[in-house]
Amino acid sequence: MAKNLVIVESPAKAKTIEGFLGKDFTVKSSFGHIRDLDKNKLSVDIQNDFAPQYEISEEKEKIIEELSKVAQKAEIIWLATDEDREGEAIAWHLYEVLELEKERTKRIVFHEITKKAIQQAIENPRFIDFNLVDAQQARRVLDRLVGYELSPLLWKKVKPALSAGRVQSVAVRLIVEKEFEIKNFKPSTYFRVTGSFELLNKKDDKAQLLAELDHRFPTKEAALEFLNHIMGSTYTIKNVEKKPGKRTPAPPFTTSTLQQEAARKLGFSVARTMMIAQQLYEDGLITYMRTDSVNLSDLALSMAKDEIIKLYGKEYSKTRQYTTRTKGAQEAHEAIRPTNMKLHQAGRNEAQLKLYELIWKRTMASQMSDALLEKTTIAISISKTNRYYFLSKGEVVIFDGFLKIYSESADEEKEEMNAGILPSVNVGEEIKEKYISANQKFTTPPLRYTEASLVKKLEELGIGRPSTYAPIISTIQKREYVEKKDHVGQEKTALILTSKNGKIKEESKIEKWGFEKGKLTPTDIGILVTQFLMHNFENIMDYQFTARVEKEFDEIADGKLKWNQMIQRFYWPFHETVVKTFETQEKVKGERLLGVDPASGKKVYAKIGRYGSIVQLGETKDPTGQKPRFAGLKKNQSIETITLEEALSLFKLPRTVGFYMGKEIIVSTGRYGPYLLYSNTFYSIPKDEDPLMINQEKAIQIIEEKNQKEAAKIIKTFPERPDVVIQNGRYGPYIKIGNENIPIPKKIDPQSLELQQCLELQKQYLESKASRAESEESPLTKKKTKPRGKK
DNA sequence: CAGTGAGCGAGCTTCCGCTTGACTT
Repeated sequence: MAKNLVIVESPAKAKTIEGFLGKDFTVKSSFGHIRDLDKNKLSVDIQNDFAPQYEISEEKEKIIEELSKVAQKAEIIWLATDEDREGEAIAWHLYEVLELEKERTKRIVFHEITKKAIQQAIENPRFIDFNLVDAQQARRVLDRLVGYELSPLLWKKVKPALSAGRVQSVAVRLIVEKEFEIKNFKPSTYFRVTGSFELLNKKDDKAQLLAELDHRFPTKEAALEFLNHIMGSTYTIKNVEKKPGKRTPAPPFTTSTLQQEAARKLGFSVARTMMIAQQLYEDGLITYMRTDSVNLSDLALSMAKDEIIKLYGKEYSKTRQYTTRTKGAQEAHEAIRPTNMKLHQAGRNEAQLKLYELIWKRTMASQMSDALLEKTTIAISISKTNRYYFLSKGEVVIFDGFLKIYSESADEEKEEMNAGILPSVNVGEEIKEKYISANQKFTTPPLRYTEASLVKKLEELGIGRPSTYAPIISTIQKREYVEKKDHVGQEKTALILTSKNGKIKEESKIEKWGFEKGKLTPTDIGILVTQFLMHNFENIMDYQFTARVEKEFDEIADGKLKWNQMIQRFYWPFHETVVKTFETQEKVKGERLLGVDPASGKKVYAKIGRYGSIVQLGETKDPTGQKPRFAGLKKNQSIETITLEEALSLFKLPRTVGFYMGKEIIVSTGRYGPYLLYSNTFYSIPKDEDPLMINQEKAIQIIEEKNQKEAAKIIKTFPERPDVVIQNGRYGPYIKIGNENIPIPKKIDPQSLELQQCLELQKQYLESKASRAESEESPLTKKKTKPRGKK
């Protein structure tokens, strides 16, 4: 057994480090935090100075056991968790849980995983920084108090199973406010004038000049007046201006910028980017993928330099060290970069290859020279006016520098007329008009957030951490506060006025306006909850709230403030508001009166029901005792925008569409969309079918198709026991007995199974399940913690 | 994953940040 035990957070990191240290060192990993507050209760003792009650979750038991075994035999335990608040806390929890003695515990930190950095760390140990630990405890307790007091308030006042928190509620607010900005946006229109000219002294294709007038006109009349006014003008080169320019590469990737670029360039979702990056990291191809630092190690800098010089030459190399300016960055790691810059391609599938290439290029580019440009502006004078000029702008790359391999993408494409090379012209030279045209344009509303642009915004506000960006996006969608949605926008008619050969021609063109695909859009419930929280908890919903508490966490870390004192100051006014809201706020329903149903004379409302947005026909408290009718909204409808007519058509369901083999077919719509009910079985209606339009023929087709698919799944049935069926499922063949599913071991051919064997397998399966459940109840485990992951 | 919605009342839901496999019908 080795004399030294080093504990880091990630197992992949442990593996790498073990190689750097001699055989006297064993390196193990804590797999992140080893204990936390029990998620089934508040676990903060408010009366006792907010003492947190920590608990080791079931999945961490094994890790602790293992670490404890090795720690007991080691002479020195090196706590090498990340150098930030969370890392310090993990070190402290390890110290406590493993019951380490101070004399044989050393705390070390390193920012990069190189032999040199680690040896240096070993030579400069310290002890646990309890102020930093306290800052983490304050962060943890604050988040728990906010989350676990606000969420129940929402269950009571809005809808069960909702949630609120310091981070997620502000993320939803951003999306809700963007939606209102767009809703309230009043587009204005303007006319942009462009001219196309020919050079008289040259006769090749390049003898053309495209230019834009340095003025835009607000109305069609003004544009027409101008076109008429300048008709018959001569055009002369007034001025040629050449200015040098340069472009500088973007810094290497952090989690947030990687997510943004992978979304823009590769179309990856934030979660997919992180999953693929994790795979690359585990294969040792890239450095750690959850980081807010743009720092590169000396080793990385020199590797990049060598590679750039080798590939492109000395003039392309420029060593740069970037500084992190992100709010609240903790810089426990390097930027995301390839571990070996000489490796130009890596990955085991296409997605990995693409992401690796992106990271390699970005890292290389960050160490390359600026691109040098020449910007040329040609001004053209108009003989019949001296108020305005036409300007032609061109940009030529003189030295490509980093642009040779990489240029960053933007969310919004700028509307500019930048030609590449402009023809050479002389001042005073006359040029010939081909045509002048005025194109109508509309100002566009702000763009809705994508996953990646939301991450960018959150990072700017200092809200959330690299490890939580992807989970935040998943949470706010799981709670149905926001959804990804396409927006068709509007079609607008844009005028084109073209002046050519002394005549003005008027044409029009249909333009799509406000069209967006797959953008984060608030739901009714998201809007309602945001308004509720804004009204009652303005402080927590403030975009600066996190920044303010972070400042106090820093003070705690500096030893200038006691953590429970900070929580004390925050908690009591907050808690009072929670109590007051519980007592005084009415339940929020978001009810909107749509009008009166002409058939029944009853009122129609849209509001939030227990399971989402609904429309209601009639009163809930009707004096005659009549009950109202309800119907759920369709996917693309919302309380805000639904019309009376649309609401009334929702009440047309359920209805009988016809009969099939003597039995009735009913069409209706439920929690998971429209369905057919036939012979006590549900049949989902395909998305592209309108449930109101479905006829008997179509319904029978849907029923038949599903029945055939079901039949194809069945491998074997037993006439004597109709409840026992052998089927093919997503995870291979299984036996269905009543409502129970029993997997069939791979070595058994499902076709060969007899009824008796099926029942035997069931018995075995239930026994092994029972014994597994028993082993879960180890004496150390208090509560079962569900593993995180898929739905 | 199941096909509701009032209102009653049982019992349930929930936070943010660190980190990976185990497990699905």
